[in-house]
Amino acid sequence: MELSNKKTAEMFKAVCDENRIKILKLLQGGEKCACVLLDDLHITQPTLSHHMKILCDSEIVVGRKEGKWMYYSISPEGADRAISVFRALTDVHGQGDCCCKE
Amino acid sequence: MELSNKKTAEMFKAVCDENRIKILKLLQGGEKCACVLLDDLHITQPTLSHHMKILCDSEIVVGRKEGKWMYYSISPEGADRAISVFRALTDVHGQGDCCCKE
DNA sequence: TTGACAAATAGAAAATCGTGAATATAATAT
DNA sequence: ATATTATATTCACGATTTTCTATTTGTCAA
Repeated sequence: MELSNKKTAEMFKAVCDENRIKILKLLQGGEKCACVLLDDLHITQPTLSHHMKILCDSEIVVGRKEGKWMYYSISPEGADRAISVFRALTDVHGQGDCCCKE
Repeated sequence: MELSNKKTAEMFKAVCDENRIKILKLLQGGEKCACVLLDDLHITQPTLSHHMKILCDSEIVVGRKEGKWMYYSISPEGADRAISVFRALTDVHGQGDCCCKE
C-alpha cells in the first residue's frame, strides 16, 4: 500500500468527524439512500452531501446513482485498504536508536 | 471495542495530519526521543509537542520520560485497538433497505 | 415543456486545527 | 542556588473544516 502522506491523511478524515462516524454506523446496516441518512442525522442536505463526498473520496464508502437518488454503502474493499494503510503506518520494523544519552 | 463517536474521531485524528503521519513513519524505526523527531521534521518544538500529545491521546503512540528526555514509540496494542475500532465501524452487518423506490 | 423532487455546488459565517513566539515547568549540571 | 537544556503550555493568528442559506443541476412525471 503506497500512498502519499496527503492521501493517507485524506483517507482517515473519513473517521475523524462525529457525523461521518454516525453515517458509517448507519451504513453498516447496508446500502442506504441519502434521504434516509438525512432523516437520521440532524444536519441539512448540503452538509450531508459534503460529508458523503469526503467519505467517497476516502473510498471507504461508495455511491451509486439510481434515477434521482443516491445510494451509499460501505466498500469492504475500501475499508480493507484503509486497514492495510493503517498497518503499513504502524508496524514497527526497528529497534529504535539512542540519541541523547550515552 | 465500545467507544464514543467523539473518542473514535479523536483516535483517528492521529492519522489525519501529514506531520503526524511523518512522525509515525519515523517511529516505525523504533523508539525515538523528541529531539530526534524534531531534527527530522521542519517544525518548531512546541508544534512537535502538540502533535505528540494528539498521538499519545490516541494511544497509538506512547511516551516515556527519562530524565529530561521524552522517548516516544508506537504502541502495537494501541495500533491494534485502532484497527479493531475501525473494523467495528466498517463491517457491514445488514442488507440495506429500500426507501425511495418500490 | 413545466413542475416537483433529490442531490450537488457556491458562498459565507462559525468553529476547529496547525503553527510559532513567548513563557513555564522539569531535570540536570556547575 | 544558578545556569542550561528538554519538553510542555499559553496565546494569538492564519488556514482549514463544518455548517448553513441560496441556488443550480439532474431526473422523473404530468
